[in-house]
Amino acid sequence: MTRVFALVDCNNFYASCERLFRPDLKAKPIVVLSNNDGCVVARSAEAKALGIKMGVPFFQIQELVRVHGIQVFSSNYALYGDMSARVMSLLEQMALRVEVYSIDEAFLDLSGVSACIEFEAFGQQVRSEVQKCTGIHVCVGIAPTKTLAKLANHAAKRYPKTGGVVDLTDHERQRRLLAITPVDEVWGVGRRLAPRLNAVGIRTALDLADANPKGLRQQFSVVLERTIRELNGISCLELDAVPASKQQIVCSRSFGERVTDYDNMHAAICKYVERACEKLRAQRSTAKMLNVFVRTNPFNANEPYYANSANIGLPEPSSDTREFIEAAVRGLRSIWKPGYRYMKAGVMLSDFYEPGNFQPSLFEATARQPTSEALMATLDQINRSGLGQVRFGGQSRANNWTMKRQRLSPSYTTRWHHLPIVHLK
DNA sequence: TCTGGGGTCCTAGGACCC
DNA sequence: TCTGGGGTCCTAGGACCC
Repeated sequence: MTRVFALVDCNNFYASCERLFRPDLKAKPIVVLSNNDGCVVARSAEAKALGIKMGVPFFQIQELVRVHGIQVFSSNYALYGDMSARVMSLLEQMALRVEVYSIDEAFLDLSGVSACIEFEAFGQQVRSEVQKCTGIHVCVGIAPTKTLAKLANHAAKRYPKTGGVVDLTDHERQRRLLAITPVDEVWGVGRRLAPRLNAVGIRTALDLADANPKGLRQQFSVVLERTIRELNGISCLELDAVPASKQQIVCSRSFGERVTDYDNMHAAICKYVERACEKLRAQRSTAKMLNVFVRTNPFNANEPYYANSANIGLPEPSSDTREFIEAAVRGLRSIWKPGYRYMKAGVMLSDFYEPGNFQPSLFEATARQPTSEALMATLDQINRSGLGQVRFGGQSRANNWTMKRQRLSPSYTTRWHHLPIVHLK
């Protein structure tokens, strides 16, 4: 049986989420900013039409914002994460196998579906169901490989005539779309690869599809070879319905204001460790290595630059926040230098083991407290319940290191006291 | 003044082993 | 004159993704 994938992608996802609970913003330009209100990470159609580019620093568009009355929001991940979960659960009801690829897109396995329903009709069904139940608009691309499904999805978004669904299972249709697609729009071809491909005469996706896969593997990499095969309808990238557990967990942030004193840094690091350990326990894993890093602003040539990191290994794998906080503080002390204006810091966990799957050294006695697991489980349960928060002591030492989020919308769907209120006339 | 955060995979090169 | 060959593991760096 031939393989068929659908890529379902939400349109202007963050901006659409913000508009869901603000009907007064219909047809108004909206942008959403990255952490610390740094740069633009999402735009509504109206904002795109004003020429606002993805990733542009916010301070550079202040004038446009003023002139056109653009609505500006800080990132509200509580809202986007919850809306995403709602969309994904609908998709899981409509397809047997679903890979949640990112917060706003998912691959569906449609192999065998054509026996029951036309692909085009299926795509329209997905669109109307998601729109009806969540208010989010999606586009659907359907093709025999993931890479082609991505391109089909782009086409569905770009050309309104498609009705938001493109069925690219037909070979001739694939070739026609590839011919009008610049090679840098192909999934897997980024800003480094594109100029190098152009230099050897490969300008469109079709040029790439018709290139010699073995030859380009020599010149570039095995990754590009796979892309070429995928463009020709030969599926090389499988659907991963069960997310693989992560091999590293990072928690890092830029600060809202530069951090200059140790207590603030200490508090921030403790917070990051806490979050990283929560993620670790959520995937039921344990880690043996922690990395802690600090850095000043690398962009500013007018002040001294300092960046450093420390690796701390635990005697044996753990998921106990207390052990990692102790390790992180030791690491931080070893790299902390006073007198700098720190911009960013973070922690990284790695060297994972499944619980109980570690062979300890013969001479190192295990000193794990038997209460550790139960304590952490209780902690996670309380913090997830929404009834309250239990935190570790290290953070209370100082509190002016947090993110800048001056334009944050309410958590409409995840906090009782943020519930939207409807006034009936 | 102001420039996100969190991941993955692949490759090359060095250390080391027999 | 001639100075092996094959393998693993680890790390750093580069590329990509959203």
